[in-house]
Amino acid sequence: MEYNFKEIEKKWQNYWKNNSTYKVEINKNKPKYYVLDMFPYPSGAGLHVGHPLGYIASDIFSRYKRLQGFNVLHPMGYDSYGLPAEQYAIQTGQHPAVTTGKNIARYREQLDKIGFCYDWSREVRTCEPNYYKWTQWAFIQMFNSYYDNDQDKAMPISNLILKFHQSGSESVNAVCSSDLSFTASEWNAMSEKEQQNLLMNYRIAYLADTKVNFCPALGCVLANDEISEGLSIRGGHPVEQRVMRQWSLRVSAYAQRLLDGLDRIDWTDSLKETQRNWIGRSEGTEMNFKVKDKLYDLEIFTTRADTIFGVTFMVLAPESEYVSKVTTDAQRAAVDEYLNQVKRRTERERISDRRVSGVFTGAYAINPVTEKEIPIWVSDYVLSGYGTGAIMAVPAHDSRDYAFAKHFKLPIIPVIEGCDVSQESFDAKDGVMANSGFLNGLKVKEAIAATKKYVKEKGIGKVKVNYRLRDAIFSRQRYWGEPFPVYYKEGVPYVLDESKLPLMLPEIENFLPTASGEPPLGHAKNWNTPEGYPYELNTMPGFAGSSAYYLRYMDPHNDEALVSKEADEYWQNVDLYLGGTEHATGHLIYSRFWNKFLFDMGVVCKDEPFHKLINQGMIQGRSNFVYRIKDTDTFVSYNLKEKYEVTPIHVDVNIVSNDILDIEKFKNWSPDYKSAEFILEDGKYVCGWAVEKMSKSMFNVVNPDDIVDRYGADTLRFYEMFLGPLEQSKPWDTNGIDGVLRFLKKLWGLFYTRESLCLSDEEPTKDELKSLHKLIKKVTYDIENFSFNTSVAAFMICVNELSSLKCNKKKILDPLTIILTPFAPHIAEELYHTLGHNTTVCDAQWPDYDEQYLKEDLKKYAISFNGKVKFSIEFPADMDKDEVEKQVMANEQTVKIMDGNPTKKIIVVPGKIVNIVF
RNA sequence: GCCUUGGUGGUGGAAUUGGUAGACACGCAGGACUUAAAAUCCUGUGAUCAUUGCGAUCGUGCGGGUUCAAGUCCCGCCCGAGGUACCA
Repeated sequence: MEYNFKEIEKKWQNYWKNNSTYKVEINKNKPKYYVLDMFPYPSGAGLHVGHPLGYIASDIFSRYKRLQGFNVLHPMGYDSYGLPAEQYAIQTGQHPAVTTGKNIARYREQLDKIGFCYDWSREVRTCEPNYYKWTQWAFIQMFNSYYDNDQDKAMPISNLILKFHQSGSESVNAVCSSDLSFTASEWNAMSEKEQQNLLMNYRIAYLADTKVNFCPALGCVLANDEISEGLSIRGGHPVEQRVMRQWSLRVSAYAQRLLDGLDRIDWTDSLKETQRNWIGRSEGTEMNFKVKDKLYDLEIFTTRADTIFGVTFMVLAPESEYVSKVTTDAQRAAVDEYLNQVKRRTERERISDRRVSGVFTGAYAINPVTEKEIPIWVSDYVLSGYGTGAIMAVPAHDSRDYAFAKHFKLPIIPVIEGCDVSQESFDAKDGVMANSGFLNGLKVKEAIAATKKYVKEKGIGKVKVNYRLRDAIFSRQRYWGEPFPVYYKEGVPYVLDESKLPLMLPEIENFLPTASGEPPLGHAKNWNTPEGYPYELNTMPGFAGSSAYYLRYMDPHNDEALVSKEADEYWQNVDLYLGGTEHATGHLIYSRFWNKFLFDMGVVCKDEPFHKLINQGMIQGRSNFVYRIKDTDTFVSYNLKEKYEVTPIHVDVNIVSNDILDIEKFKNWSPDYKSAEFILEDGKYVCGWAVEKMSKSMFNVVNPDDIVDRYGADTLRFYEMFLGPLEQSKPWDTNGIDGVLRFLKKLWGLFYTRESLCLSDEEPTKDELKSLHKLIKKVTYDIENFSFNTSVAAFMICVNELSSLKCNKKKILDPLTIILTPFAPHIAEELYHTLGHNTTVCDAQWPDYDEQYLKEDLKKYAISFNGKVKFSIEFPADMDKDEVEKQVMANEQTVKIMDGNPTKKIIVVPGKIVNIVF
């Protein structure tokens, strides 16, 4: 009987569906395990063969854990708000909800074919009101919270109001947008509006004028992680800087906790390092420099307080509020001209153009330590958002300051002994101080500490920790996103009462901004509260819906809470999270922040959402090329192309097999090639190839549906794992897949002869048991270590061995079938039933291996001379070192190789190798 | 520039603590079965030399080092991929 994957896969997919095999409920008698895939954005292109890689891996792990006796939560859903559907709506008038629905249906159809064990009853879609209700709910909680530094957690804003009422700002140690100081009576005298505006400085979700990345082509603000090299990731449009009134989330308040949390989670070092860099903690000093002839100070931030004697000028960011204050009348025109010039430049221009630019303000500052006068400049190499937006420039020891000083011919004073700054600055943080007054002779580290102490004592500054991590801008001038549960009363924002949620996204017909430049929601009719107060016109960004979806899966239909106490306490957090590295600085930061906030609220019991995280590598495409001889209609085969002048042309990989072109299909592929002619080698047209990104334009996209159709889902699953280590990027090459199908056929052949089933109840032999237990040991180890590719090889070896042993014993095939289940569930289920079981193999028990079957009686020793292996001998496994040595030395071949030379040394590694040095 | 990765046959890759490099597949070559093809099965397959057999030498990006022994450890380079970018 033949292995008929089509029939088998259909049969068991129906069985699993009809029996709700993958439905999971809280079961306190079993330990829980939560396996999560990063949910996809359902794009119009559907899945290609690269997408399921991580899903297959997590599916294997889920099934394995279930076989081990865990109650496994393994859900799936869709990140279904987003730009592409809306862009498509603008172009075609098709409502984003319609396109999104269609794309989801297509994704589901593709996913179902692969045989995943998702509990689809828990599916979430971020664009559905019963889901985004809880996104809006979380926003309201953030609006109603502030970050208390003393308690190091988010607290209700009502606490803060009470404190202000009683004792003003003095009793409060909270994270705040600006330095505020007021008394209780001042607070109590404020109008409602004034109080609300003041509270905005404290709220975790707050409204403020922010410098944003605005993309005119998309008509929308973008987050830093939605931009690459000054272009939007979606669409590649230029991005510019603008100041806009935006909602933001005070992620920066959590910077230290986000950093500390990394030490407690099981992520790769590389990913942790990326997040550490993104958070960018730096310990430094804030120092005040007096401005000459003025009553105020300039506040700067530096991590190199030790170089204070090397400061030769100051630089302000163009956006700094100090600029207009310090600029002298004589320099005002020049400064204004420079500011205009900077404003006009887009983000992209600033990145690509690294020329030094700047202007002198005419003002001087006074070095608080040396009392020397130094000029104050403005330049865009100083960032307004970092530190105080002002720096002390030490050209001798900072390459940016150095370039600036050279360009404007400003003095450079080295303050580290023996360094040469004639060609470049000396940035390294080591050496001994010189030219530095009381710091002379100290090492850099000591000097930093000494300066900090000095500055503190003299009251000219304070020790300060700075983070690069910024607050997340949370408004998007878009339609297809969560509406804010916010309305405005006399321009002051208020959040809706929780009972009014969800605030439903209204229907509109035109998805473009309004004539007055307002976001698309400006077109919505009656977009206001029943009392007539207008609702917020912006919507939330993509990361809003994806920041807590893992919690919703625990309790997806709960109408009373994001997640019930019971569900949260049972499922706790994600044990294993699988997804791409591209979310390192976006989703994976936002989620951690969001979760920590909910933890502070007491909504969730774990402060880190994802315990272990694995990044699957990207599947690259493998493109094929044909070579057209220039100015002709003739194509020349790969190995003959050097003789001609040729143009390589991408050809659809689906009409190429093992790099041999199907000429007929090629002629029909495009009308241009109808009359093409070919120069062949050995009667074949051989194509060239290259590894590139998998994309339509390269004609190298392989659809999993086609693979499932031709080879079956089990073969696809096995082959994706066989391609290489999960975490590594690797090209997809359909060519190797035959080997996997052959393996499954061979496995089938252990059960069936050509005509019929042939199983035996006989007791297995020693060799058969050894083969099986070797496999159980290897596969168990490999799955625990996410080394699925080597498991596949182990399966092949075992089946090859059992085939040559002609093994058809149930006692071997039964456990084999069970450990096969995670990888190839359909064939495993079929064979499991064939073996006489009538319940699903998913609920079988993972077999343990038994060391006694793995013991070897004989060990093969490699016999080497001066490190070079010459031959091998088998000895009993329990033979001791001395005996091995004796036997080896007595060996005829040894004597021959030694040729009478005296031995210097003999090393015997038990069970492995003998090395004779002479 | 910085951070993170990776570099092993024609290809994808294996080698868990330093212990016979190239497992397992693909591809290729030869053979069996077949009227023929497909499918299947068997044999060979790192390179060079030798080939009558034994073999010999070189081989894990490059150059050094540690060690009885290095793909694996240490030092210094080169190249590819991904991320990040004036973060003071």
